[in-house]
Parts: sequence; C-alpha cells; structure tokens
Amino acid sequence: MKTRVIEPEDQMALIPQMYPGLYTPIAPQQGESKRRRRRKKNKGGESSLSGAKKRKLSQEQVNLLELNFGNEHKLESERKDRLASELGLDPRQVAVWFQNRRARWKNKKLEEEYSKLKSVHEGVVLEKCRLESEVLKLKEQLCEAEKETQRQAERGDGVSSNSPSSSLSMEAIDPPFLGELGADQGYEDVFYISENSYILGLEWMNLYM
DNA sequence: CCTTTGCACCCATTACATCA
DNA sequence: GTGATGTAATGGGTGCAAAG
Repeated sequence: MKTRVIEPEDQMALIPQMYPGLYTPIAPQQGESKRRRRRKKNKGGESSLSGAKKRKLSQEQVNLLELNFGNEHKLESERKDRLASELGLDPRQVAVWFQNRRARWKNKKLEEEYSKLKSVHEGVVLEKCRLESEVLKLKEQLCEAEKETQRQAERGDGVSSNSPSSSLSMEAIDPPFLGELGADQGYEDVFYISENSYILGLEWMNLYM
C-alpha cells in the first residue's frame, strides 16, 4: 500500500492543502447543514480499541510522542508501528495522537498568526492617525502660505496677481506638494503619489477619514 | 479510460479525566 | 457536586494511488 511521505520543508507549503478549511472556511448553508450522526454513549461497552478503557497516556509516552512529533508532524506507517510497539500502544492510538496533535498545532499557529496580524493592524492604525494629523498640519501651512501670497499681491509688491499660482486652492494643488512645503522630515517617499493616481489616492484616503 | 478498493488524513464531535 | 478545560477516541467525508 502507498504511504504519503511529506518532506518537512514541504510542510508549510502544504498547509493550505493539508488544512483547506483554514484558508477556505466552509460555512454550512442554512437548511442543508451536513450534520454528522451523533455517536451513542458507550457506557462500559465495547471499544474499537481492544475494549480496554485505557485513556490518559503516561507522561513518558507523551514525551516520546512529542519528541517524534517535533521531528516530523506526519507519521509513516512504519514509524507508527515502531512507535506503537515502543510505547506499548495500538498503532491506531499513535495515529490518533498524531492527528489530535496536528490539530492542536494548527490551532496554536492560527492563534499566533492572529496576534501577529492584530499587532500589525494596530501599527497601521497608529500610522494612519499620524499621517492624518500630518495632512492637517500641512493643510494649515498651505492655507497660511496662500494668505501670505494674497497679502503680498494686494500690496502690489511685484508679484503678478494674474499668476495662475495666486489662485491656488486646496483642491487644485499640484500633487507633489509635500516637498515644496518644507516636508524635510522624510515623508516624501511615503506620500509621493504619481499624478495619475493622485485623485485615486485621495479617494482612498477619504475612505479612512 | 472507468470504477473499485484500501489507506491516510482532516474535521467536527463525543466521551471521559482532571481540576478549580 | 459541578462547570470548565484538555485530550483520547469516533465517524463521516475526501483525495490519492493501485488494482481490476
């Protein structure tokens, strides 16, 4: 019979395949819920595992199983049989232990991934706030600059009042305005948006304002 | 080509043990 | 005694490869 052997380095790459539900959660549809048949209580009855009511594994058994799991999460039948005889367990028990252990491992990974994503998200939200206040500050600076230009034009001190730039408004500002406004804090890279995508960029920002 | 068969696996769930 | 939690075990479903 065949045994599926999966190299350790392939394991992470195979996770979506190994755990399809993890990446494509299947939500049971209303009404057509594929409920599984309930198992009847087996009070002292026969067990499929040789009838013995042997449950908790000893610490020693668990240690060896953990050791093996650490080396390789999958279990080829040869290794399963060897482990089983080493531990004095049914091979089926070893397989079940590995199955449950993989499930626990997967849950742990999910939790880790969740908290990682959560902290990344928190960082992004923080950065968004910072950028928003930066935008406000720059808008105020722009306003002041416009007022100053206006004042100078009214005094008639050499600046042509017909200059297109004198009618500069908040809406019509040239895209790469940050560099012009003394944004020497190094935000240019963060903020630079090409002319073509400028409007889209603003719309995107408005989504979060 | 198919269909069937056997196996390993995942998943959801149950059953039971242990502990606060 | 009891509810919460952890884990061993079960049953159904699926994919895959070999055999018929």
